[in-house]
Amino acid sequence: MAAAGSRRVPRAERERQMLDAAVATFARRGYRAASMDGIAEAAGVSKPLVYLYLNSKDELFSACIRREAAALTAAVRDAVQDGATPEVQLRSGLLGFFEHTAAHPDGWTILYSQARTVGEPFAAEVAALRAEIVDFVAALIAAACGSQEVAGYAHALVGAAESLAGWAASSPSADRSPKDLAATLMTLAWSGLATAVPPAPAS
Amino acid sequence: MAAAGSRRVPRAERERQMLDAAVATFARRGYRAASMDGIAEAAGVSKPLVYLYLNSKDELFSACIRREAAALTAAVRDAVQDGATPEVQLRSGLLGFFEHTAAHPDGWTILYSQARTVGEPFAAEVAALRAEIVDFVAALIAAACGSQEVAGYAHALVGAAESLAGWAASSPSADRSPKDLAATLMTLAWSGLATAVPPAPAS
Amino acid sequence: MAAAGSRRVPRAERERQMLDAAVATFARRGYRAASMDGIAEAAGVSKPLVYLYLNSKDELFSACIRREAAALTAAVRDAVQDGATPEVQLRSGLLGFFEHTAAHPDGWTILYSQARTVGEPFAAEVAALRAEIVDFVAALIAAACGSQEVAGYAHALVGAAESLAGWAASSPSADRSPKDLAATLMTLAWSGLATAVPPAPAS
Amino acid sequence: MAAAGSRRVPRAERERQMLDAAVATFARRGYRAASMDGIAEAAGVSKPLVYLYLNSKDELFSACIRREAAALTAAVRDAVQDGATPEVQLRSGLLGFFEHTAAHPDGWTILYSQARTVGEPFAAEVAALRAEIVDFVAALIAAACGSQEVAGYAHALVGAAESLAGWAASSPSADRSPKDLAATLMTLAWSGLATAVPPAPAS
DNA sequence: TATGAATGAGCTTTCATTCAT
DNA sequence: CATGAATGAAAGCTCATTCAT
Repeated sequence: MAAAGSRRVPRAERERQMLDAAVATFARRGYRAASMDGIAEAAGVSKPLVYLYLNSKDELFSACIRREAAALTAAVRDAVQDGATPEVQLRSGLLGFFEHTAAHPDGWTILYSQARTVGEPFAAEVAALRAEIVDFVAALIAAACGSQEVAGYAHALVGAAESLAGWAASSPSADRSPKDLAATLMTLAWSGLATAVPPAPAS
Repeated sequence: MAAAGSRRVPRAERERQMLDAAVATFARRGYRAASMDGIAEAAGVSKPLVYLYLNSKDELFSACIRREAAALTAAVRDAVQDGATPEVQLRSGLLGFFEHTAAHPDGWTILYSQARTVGEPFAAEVAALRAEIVDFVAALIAAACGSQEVAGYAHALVGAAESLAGWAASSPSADRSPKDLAATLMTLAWSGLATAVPPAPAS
Repeated sequence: MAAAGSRRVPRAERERQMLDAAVATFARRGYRAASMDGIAEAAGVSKPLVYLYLNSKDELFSACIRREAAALTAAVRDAVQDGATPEVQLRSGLLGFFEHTAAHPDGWTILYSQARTVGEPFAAEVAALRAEIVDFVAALIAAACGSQEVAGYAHALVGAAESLAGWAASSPSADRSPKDLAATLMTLAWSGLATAVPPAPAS
Repeated sequence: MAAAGSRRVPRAERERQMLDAAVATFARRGYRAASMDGIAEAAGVSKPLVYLYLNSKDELFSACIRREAAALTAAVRDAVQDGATPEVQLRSGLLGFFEHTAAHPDGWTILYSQARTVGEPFAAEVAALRAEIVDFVAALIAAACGSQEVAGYAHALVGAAESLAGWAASSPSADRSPKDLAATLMTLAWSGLATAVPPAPAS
């Protein structure tokens, strides 16, 4: 598991190696059960070096969360087609989400499962990220349907997406490609919402 | 905090006290961060007694999971009206789910957040419970719509329900009563599914 | 070194054993260089037991200081003859001091050498003890001589006593008994060298 | 805090910077608590350079002790007026001692407090220095009084001087100038309290 | 002359777990 | 039925020290 650690690596790269190892370890064992010894070994360095660069277990975990959160939001943001209709934006955003979580399962595990259970500093960080996503989805729904009572639908949609991402990760198969997942969720949601929240007055 | 532990309590009662304390502690601190000292103190008994009755931290946590899982499934099962249409069954099942999770937030936290992150023996236990629920939902969808491609929809629905339960727990307000949550989800899902998966021709 | 630790000792006695071992270890190695492992071994118990009873290295050291300070002040207080003249009180107090420091060199080392160098919580504790003694001596001098400018003399006397105690401890010999030390210091202080050691005849 | 470390400083100058930083750090934190990192940073150089010049923490501390001890003995020696009477020599030596310790409190702390508590190599070094001073004082007393039983008085005098130096350092005020301290101690020692502070009524 | 990169060893502290009563 | 006394093992963190440049 330990990377064939070539000696004398510049700091930036070493830090990346350490974060990679930490994300993998935290994802597999959880925050508390993961040991700094284990992370250092997985990174192919000695423990003091991890402390020299990342300061503490808390800060290391926080750095992992921030990196993975930034990567996930960037992936979704990049996937969304800016000028498109809300429906297309939501579909492409979901596609980006499913593609990123499939490509980075450890990062997704940290954000979705681990960070929420550790306690305040981290749970709040991740809750804020999730709230941002929920708000984004809510805005898309509101734009499409002209209703204000969309918070519940947004929360439901986000939860459904999380569940599907976990499903695909737990037992990957051909018909659970990101594209399929996005299609399933769009079908379920968009047609449901169309009936549920009838378009504004004009109709 | 410690329950007014009167001496000489019969075993069944003591075990219930311990499980109550353990569920609360595990929910608030997580499996690893919860200490047997803390649980014993919260239960109002000495630590060796916890070991005498529950044998180990692992078994104690497992007992918590089994008790809370049984309570949750019983609540849902009792809520479902047996002879009704799939739609009514699903709606009443969701109502039971939301009512139980709102009434037992610690139990829900253990099942949904903590048990999944601890590692193998427990994650599998909870995954089995969840799979059962997903299958139940899938069966209802299939019964209603006559399609076989329902696994994705079932996973999405369950995830949406989990998300709504967490939403209600995190910031309770008037318009997030179990009944409202169930209505929101039924609206989103059932109308969506109606369009997505057209009813079998015969019906 | 480890006491032949009979198993299952009541808490009060174990705590005394631990404090004995800690005082000896702190005196010989200093606060920082002393390890909790070493102290536990010297006490004939395992390290967790030391933490269970004394909580932390800081609190352990603090408990040592308090015990030794109390013992020293009690020894001096008991030695002083209450109704006597200031001179007799000072002489008997010094005798008590020299006897106690000679009988408990480790305690004296902790108070005089170690506690002052560790840093604020402890240095202040010991400084307060010393100030008390200085004030007591100052009061005796003032009572005997009717002067107010006695603080300097009191500090000098206390420092002289500390030095003599260290001298006796570092190289004990027959003519450095507590009684001799007290006599030397009383002579110096009460009569001055000029009187005590009459100048050589020729001069 | 870090000296404005201009590059390419000659070795002697750099070593002085390092010793200055080390003396200050050792005085404030103690030998064990002071870290080589902290000393290097305080000196404005990198840690390897400290090792290149001073070899190890032990040697660095030893160099500090030797420098400060040499400075103190030089200050006292220079203050003593060579041809004068023992009494004048002692008074001027004390004046030099109090002036030097007041001017170099960190150096004094290292010699008086820290070096004695660290353990053998250093304690012995400082003990030798102190023995030298005690012998010098003893010789003066013997020369003045013609007695051989002066070791106790010399130890008492040195301890009194140390105490007064610490008193002046801990709470400096107008009437604790080096000159005042020397006067107080000379009065006490040379005439004794009885003579120095004549009883109130009779006078 | 001077430093960024790196580590072996040791420290304090905590925890699950077990006897003896 | 119930507990005070006790510990092996491991975790987070720090430090003196070195090497390659």
